[in-house]
Formats: sequence, C-alpha cells, structure tokens
Amino acid sequence: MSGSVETPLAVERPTPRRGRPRDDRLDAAIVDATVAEVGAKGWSGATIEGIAARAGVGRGTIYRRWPSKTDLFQYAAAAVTRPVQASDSGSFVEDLFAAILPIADLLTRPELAALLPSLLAEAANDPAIQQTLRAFVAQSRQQAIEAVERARRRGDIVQTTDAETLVDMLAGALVYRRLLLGEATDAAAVRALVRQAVQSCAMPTVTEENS
Amino acid sequence: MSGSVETPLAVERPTPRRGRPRDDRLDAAIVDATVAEVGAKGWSGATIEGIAARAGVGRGTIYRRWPSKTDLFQYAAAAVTRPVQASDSGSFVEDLFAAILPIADLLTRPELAALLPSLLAEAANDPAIQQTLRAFVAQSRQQAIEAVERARRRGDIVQTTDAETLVDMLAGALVYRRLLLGEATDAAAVRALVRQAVQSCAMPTVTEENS
Amino acid sequence: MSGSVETPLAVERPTPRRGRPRDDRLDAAIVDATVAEVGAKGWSGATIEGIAARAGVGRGTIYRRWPSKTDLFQYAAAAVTRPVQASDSGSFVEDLFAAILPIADLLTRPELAALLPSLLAEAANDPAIQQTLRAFVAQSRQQAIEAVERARRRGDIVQTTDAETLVDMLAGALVYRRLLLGEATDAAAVRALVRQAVQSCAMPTVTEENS
Amino acid sequence: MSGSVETPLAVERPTPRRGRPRDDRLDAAIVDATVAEVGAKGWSGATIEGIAARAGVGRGTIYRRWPSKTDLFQYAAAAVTRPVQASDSGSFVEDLFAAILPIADLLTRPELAALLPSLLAEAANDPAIQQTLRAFVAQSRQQAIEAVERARRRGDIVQTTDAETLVDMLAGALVYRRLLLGEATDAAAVRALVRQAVQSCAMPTVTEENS
DNA sequence: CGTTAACCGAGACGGTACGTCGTGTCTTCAC
DNA sequence: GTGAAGACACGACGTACCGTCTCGGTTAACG
Repeated sequence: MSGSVETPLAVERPTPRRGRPRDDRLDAAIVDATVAEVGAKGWSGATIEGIAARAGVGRGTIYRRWPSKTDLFQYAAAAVTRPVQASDSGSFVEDLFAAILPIADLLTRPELAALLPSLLAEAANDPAIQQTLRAFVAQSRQQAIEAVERARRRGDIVQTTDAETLVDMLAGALVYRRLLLGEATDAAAVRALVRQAVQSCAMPTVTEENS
Repeated sequence: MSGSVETPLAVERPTPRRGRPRDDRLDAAIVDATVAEVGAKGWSGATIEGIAARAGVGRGTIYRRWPSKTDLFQYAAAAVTRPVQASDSGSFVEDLFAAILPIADLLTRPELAALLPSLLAEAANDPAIQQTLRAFVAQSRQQAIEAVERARRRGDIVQTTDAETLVDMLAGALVYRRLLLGEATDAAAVRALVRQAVQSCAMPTVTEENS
Repeated sequence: MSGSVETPLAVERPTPRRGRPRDDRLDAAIVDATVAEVGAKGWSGATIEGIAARAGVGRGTIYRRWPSKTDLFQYAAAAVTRPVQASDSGSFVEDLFAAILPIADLLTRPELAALLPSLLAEAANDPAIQQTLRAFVAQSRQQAIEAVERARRRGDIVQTTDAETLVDMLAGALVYRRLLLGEATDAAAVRALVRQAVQSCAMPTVTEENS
Repeated sequence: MSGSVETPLAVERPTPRRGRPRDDRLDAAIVDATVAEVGAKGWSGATIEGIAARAGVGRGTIYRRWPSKTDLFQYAAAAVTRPVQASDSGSFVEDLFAAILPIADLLTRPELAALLPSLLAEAANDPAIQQTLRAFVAQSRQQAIEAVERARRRGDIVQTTDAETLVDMLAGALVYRRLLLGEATDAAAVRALVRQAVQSCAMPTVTEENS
C-alpha cells in the first residue's frame, strides 16, 4: 500500500480525552483499501467486509468512522480528488498544459482512474457524492479557464475565443478517451492535444509558425 | 411507455415450436422498465423486483430471459445504444454537426442519459458491457471522423488537421459537460461548439468570414 | 405399473359429446404416479412435475382432472383406501381376524404404507383429506366392532367387554408398530395379536385352555 | 411464551470466546415458534418467514443455527420429544398407568399433538427425523414394558403375558384414537383403557373382583 | 368426409418460499 | 473508549415450484 493517500480526519472528534485513542493509521489504510476494492470490483461489487479484510481491520472500525458505505466512498473520493495548484509561467501553452495536466493525471493514475466510473455513477443518484465531484471538477476547470483568460488579456489569442468552450474541449477529450474509448493519454499526447486546440484561437502569425 | 425501445431478440431461440411462445412484448417492457429503474435509482439501487413490478411481470419471467441482473443490464445497454446512420450533406459544418448530434442525443435523451453513468461504471468491471459500450462509441466516432476526412479531401480545412483529435474534443466536450458538470447541451449549443472547433482547422479566408 | 389402482372418475363430466374424449388410462397412470412419488419423497417433497414425468403426461393433463396438488392427493388417498367387505364365519377369532386384517393390509402394502404418513399429516390441516381418511377408518373399525358385538350376543365373550376399546387396541397396536416403531406386522403376528387380545374378554374355560 | 420448550444447544459451539455471543433465548423462541407454526399450518404450509415473524427474529438468525427448514424441524421435534422418567409405585396398574401416561401426554398436549402428524410424515423420508422419533418412542415403550415385567416377576399377572404386545396395544389405542379417529383421550379414559387391558393378563381372583 | 371441439404435451406466465449474502447496528471480550 | 469478532434485523438475489394460460398437434363425434 505504498501510494497511501493523505487523509484528513474522517469524523470531527473534538478532544477524545478518555480511553484508548483512535489509531489514525487505520483511517489511511481503510481509505486505501476502499479505493483498491472499488477499483477492482466496482462500487456495487465492493463489500465492507472486503474493504475491512484488505485494510486488516474489523467492520466496526469502519462504521465507527463513516456512517455508511456511501459516506466512506464519498470520503475516499474526496481524498483522491485533491486540489491542484495553479501556475502562471507567462507562456500560454505552458499555462494551459499545466492547468489541464491535473485532469489528465486524475484520469491516468491507476487508483483514481479505477474509482472514477463508480464515482460518476454514484454521483448521479447521491447528492453528497455529486457535490464532492462537482467541487473538484469546478476547481480544476476554473484554473484552466483563468489561464486562457490571462492569455487573452495578454493578447496571445484572438479576442473571440470562448475560454469555457476551449477548456471543456480539452478536458473533455481526455475524459472521452479514457472513459468511452478506454485509452490512456500520456503527457506527450496531452501536449499534442493542447497544441492542436490552440490553433483555434492563436493569433494568425503564431498559426503560420506552427504549421 | 411511449418511448419504448426497439428490442432485438433477448436470447437466441432458433424456432421453439413446442409450448407456449414467449411474449415478445414483455421483452420490450422489461428493457424499458430496466432503463427507467436504473435511471431512477442507479444500478446498485435498482432491484429485479422493482423492474418486474414496473414492467408488470413476475421475477421469473425476467430470469427466464436473462440469467442475472448484470446480463439484463448489459442487454438493456445494448438496446439503448443503437447505431446511428451517417449523413453527407456536402457542407462540412452540417456533416460534422450531424455526426456529433447522435452523441449529444445519447447524452440528452432522458432515459439514456440516466443510464449512462451506471453503464460506464459497470463497463469498468464487466468485459461484456465494456464491449457493448465500446462498439457503440467506436461506431459513432468513426462516422464523425469520416465526415472530417471528407472535408479535408474536399479542401475545406487545412491538411494538418488531426481528425481524431478534433472529434474527440467535440464529443468529449459534450460528455464532460454532461457527466462532470451536470449540464445538458442542447442543439444550439452543439452548433456553437462545432463552429468554435472548426476555427482550428478552417481555411484562413473562411475563418475571417466567420469572425 | 403392475399394481395399478382402480380409479373412479376423477371429475364429474356429465356427457362430453363433442371433441376428443379424455383418455381414461391416464387417470390411473396419474394416480399410480402420485402414490409412488408421494411415497418416495413425501407430500411436500413430491412435485406435480415429477408426478407428470412418472406418469408420462404433461402437467396440464393433471390440472385438467384435479384442481390442485391437494385435490390430487385426496383423490389418490381415497383410491387406495378402498372399502373392505365384512365376513361372518361364525368363529369369533376368525371374524375378528378377518376384520382386522384389512387394516393390517393397509399398513403393509408398500404403496399404501408409504402414503399413510403424508396422508395423516395432510389430514391434520385439510378437512377434505381428513374426511376421506376418517370415512375409511370408521368403516373398517365399524366392521370389527360388529364382529365383536356378534360374539358377545352369541355368548363367546364376557358381557362386560367394551367392543370399541378392544378394536382400538388391536388396530392401534398395528398402527403403533408401523408408524412409530417402523415394524411391519405380518399375518402370523396379527393372529398372535388377536389371540392375546381375546384373553381379556374370553370366557374363563377358553382362557384356561389357551394358557 | 409460557409453554416454552427447554432447548439443548442447537449447534455444537465449544466455547466461542470472540464476538457477540448468541442469544440463547432466541433458540427457545425459534423452537417454540416452529412448533406453533407447524402445528397451525403443517410442515409444508409453514414458512421460515412465518416462523421468524412469530419468534420476532430475522430469517438469517434461524439459518445461522439450522442449515435448512428440515434441520430446524428435526431439532424442534427432538426438543418436544423429551425423555420421561419411569416410576415404580409397587401397584401394577399404577405403574402401567404412569408408563403410558407420557405417551398419552404427547398425544394430548396441544403443541405436541399438532406437531405429531408432520413429524411422522417427515420421519418417513428423513432418516435423521426418523431416528429422533424412534429413540423417543423406544424409550417410553421400554419403560412401560419393564413395568409389566416387574408385575410378572411379582406374580401380579399371568406368566404367559407378552409384555410387548400388551404395551403396544395400550399405546397403540391412544395413537389410533388420536391420529385416525381424531379423538383425544383424557386421563380418565386412559385409566379405563389400562383396566380393560389388564383383564387379559390379571390373575383370576383379581379379574373377578374387577368385574 | 370434412368441421368442430376437446384433448394432449410443452412450456411461458405471475406469484411465492427457499437459502445465500451484504448492510448497518449491537454486544461481547481484550487492550 | 478503541478494536476484532461476530450476532442481529432487514432485504435483495437467483432457484424452484404452484396453478394458469396459450401454443401446435391429435383424435373422436357430429354434420
């Protein structure tokens, strides 16, 4: 379980003064086991018993931390969809690449890619999971949009460019290839994708140089 | 039950001369009920009992046709992801629009859009469902790619355009908005999307006229 | 199917003028198959499908004759518990023996003995079956009682003898040995049983001769 | 739950230290409910769901203790057919009466009498149930036989008396009346029955006194 | 001799019980 | 109080049976 996920506190517990303290390492172990189990068997195929066995804990230990299977999943999903930091290198292509890369990363890292289909499915019927997913997506999307806006203000691209549409096409291509075509997109392919997309909005001179 | 789905034969039964024949209307009713139930409650939330009640049949009638809940879902998924016919209007934008529209349609029609998240989730763990999904996606994608290729041969767009990437961005934007942002994309928005994407590959003069 | 049971008409059918007539041989085949199936697997273990297969008929052919599994069983039970004719040889012991023998026979004939436990069990919860059973038992019991009464009127036995109790003890011993001890009682044993029972009511001189 | 049945351990569980212990009161509640349900509806009419509801437990709690409906019934049958202790009052008639009474009791106590027909039916097809039944019957029968043998050794009855036959007639009369005639036999009737039977073996002087 | 109608085998159909298994709660002992 | 273990109520799954129905095909009696 090397790629252990950094976990915030599962449940608010103000100051547990008396008795045996809770073993915080188990939180991470459970979340890791959840990601692995759901990735391997899907959400409906995964069982609490299986997650507990994978984490080496009892079922009660899981229920003490999260009220239900859904809550555990939601928490695990939030743990793997961690915010990404924006960058501003001055180069439009580099900025856009840096903004899109985290999305590609989410779709590429094995444990996350495995979780995503179940995450989408549950989000469709569970408002809490939907909210978790939306928050992450909106955050990464907003960073990419701002990178495009900065470029437009700098005059790197034509003024008619719709930043939202551009970003949706880029991120969408990644999602589409991953979920519907079953193909991974590595960093080089992401760069090629960004370059092609930039044609649609780059200034004429830049376009000629690229061709 | 107006939007009834056209159903191929559920199970290969060459010509069962003896005994009471199966009621083919029940096949359609069960598939419709499955799509509705899974759309409403998700795959894990749906129950065979609920599907049977919705279709007005007994549980045994479902199990006689499909060995398990998973098989039923696979079949229902295949029934809703029916091939679409290509078009060749001569206008590049129109062709591309026509090629992309079925994908948008899949994401927009209520019963299918509701099914898609569960379909993706199950596809990740069930090779048969995955195959069903991939076949449909590859077919619609291929039609769109061919529309772009025709345009390139006619000289409507620059020769360096990568048809696959262009189509993936268009279809991807639709999927991304639907699944991750939770937004529907109507026909007008699809047209706007296509127009913006075309900027990346249109011949210079055309580009100026559009701007 | 050698020991075929003589079957009265299963269902009253006044005068079926038109159409293919019912095959009466199937009635007997079905009843025989029922007795065999219930004897082999018990009432709850037997299935209509199994009975139909054993009789070489379709399930519908059974349901056309008897409305339910219970009705079929009741009919089969009535068919095997056929009335017995009384005898009056003049000798008390012989008369009593002749009156008891049918009861022993019922408990000894393989197909009937196998049916009896299920018959008793169903009789406890089904008034119709109970009535069938009671009628047969009462008939054979009455014949034995009358044999005893004749002997008393002739002065063969003491006047204080309670005929009912005597008969119940004789028949009861047979039932007890068969059902609770699992032992068969052959004709010789029945004769020994009758002889011992007669001691309780025979005239003193007879008793001394026997001892 | 007044007439609660004293239950031995349902399944051999040496000393399960870990985990929540089984609630032994539920064993008794389930057995009681089984006896009641089977008595009311017969074996085939009774359902696990109904037994569980009557006992106020979930179905799983029943299946955790007994692998199948048949096993539960076998266990319940063993629980109600509990050994009886012998008596030796010195009076032959009293001893015999005391030895026969438990058999009459089994046939008279409502919950047991209701169970008996199903018990007999299942015993015919299930060796384990048959063994349970046979053991109980043989035990009570042996006690009665020994009471007769003691009387013969004391000289209370004629030496030619066959103890087994005498007992079989007494017990058989009770069973016959109950199962085949549907009549209950109360204590007074049992006493009358014993007295009449004793005529067959009592010493002449005693016989004259009784008449 | 052709119509007609009931029969027969086969099997689909709605319904229901069985026995298994997973969820979420609880209760025990050990630490 | 925490943790492992497992009992508990509840409910879904997939199987099997019941009693009803609907097919194609057969078989007598009627016209």
